[in-house]
Amino acid sequence: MGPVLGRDFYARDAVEAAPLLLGKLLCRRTEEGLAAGMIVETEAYRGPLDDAAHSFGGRPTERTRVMFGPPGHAYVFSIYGMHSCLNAVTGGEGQPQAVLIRALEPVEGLSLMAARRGVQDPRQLCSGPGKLCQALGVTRAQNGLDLTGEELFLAEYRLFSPDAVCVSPRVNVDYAVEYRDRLWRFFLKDHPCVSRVPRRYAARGTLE
DNA sequence: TGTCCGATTGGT
DNA sequence: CCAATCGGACAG
Repeated sequence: MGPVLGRDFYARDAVEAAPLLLGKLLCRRTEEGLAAGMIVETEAYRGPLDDAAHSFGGRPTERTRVMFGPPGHAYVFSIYGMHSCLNAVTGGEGQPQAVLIRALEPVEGLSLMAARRGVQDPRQLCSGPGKLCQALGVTRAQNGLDLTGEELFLAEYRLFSPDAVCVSPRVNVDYAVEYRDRLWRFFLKDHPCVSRVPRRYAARGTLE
């Protein structure tokens, strides 16, 4: 594992940070042990103007207040009454942006993940935002955690060329109008742990 | 206080 | 395709 990402990494636009997070190692330390996985899929949520984002409109609420704080903290929310989703807060203070971590390739603590998930297949351990939170033991109790701390942090791990990165519209944001079709989902091409293959996507290198 | 619903998942 | 299951956002 390379150096742990510092505060300055997160102090940038979510759309810039999201693809940079691919290949980073997400690490979770608990009493049960260490569990970690390489990030293979992310989505950017850009803030007040992004009508798919929880921070749309720019007013903090009970749920979203950590997004309005300094970057490099965990924004964890619960969804459908039974799953959690983990974001890394990005942007400057007062800029309520975040990157949703959508899928990992399990790297460390596979048996711990399997016990938490109740499945064995490595491809089923972290191939979705709710799955990876369950595998890592992340719940709303970790909302607001400093990602430069010891319990939950990111570290340098692998580098990928732009050719290996694909983009697509974000998943399940049909409620959004203006920003629904933005290509703000980023994932590693042909990686078996990506949550699901979208209908429309492109290699990022072909767009730029 | 009451109602509505989701940045998901797993099973039909 | 559909149900599970509940905290929070928001209307009143």
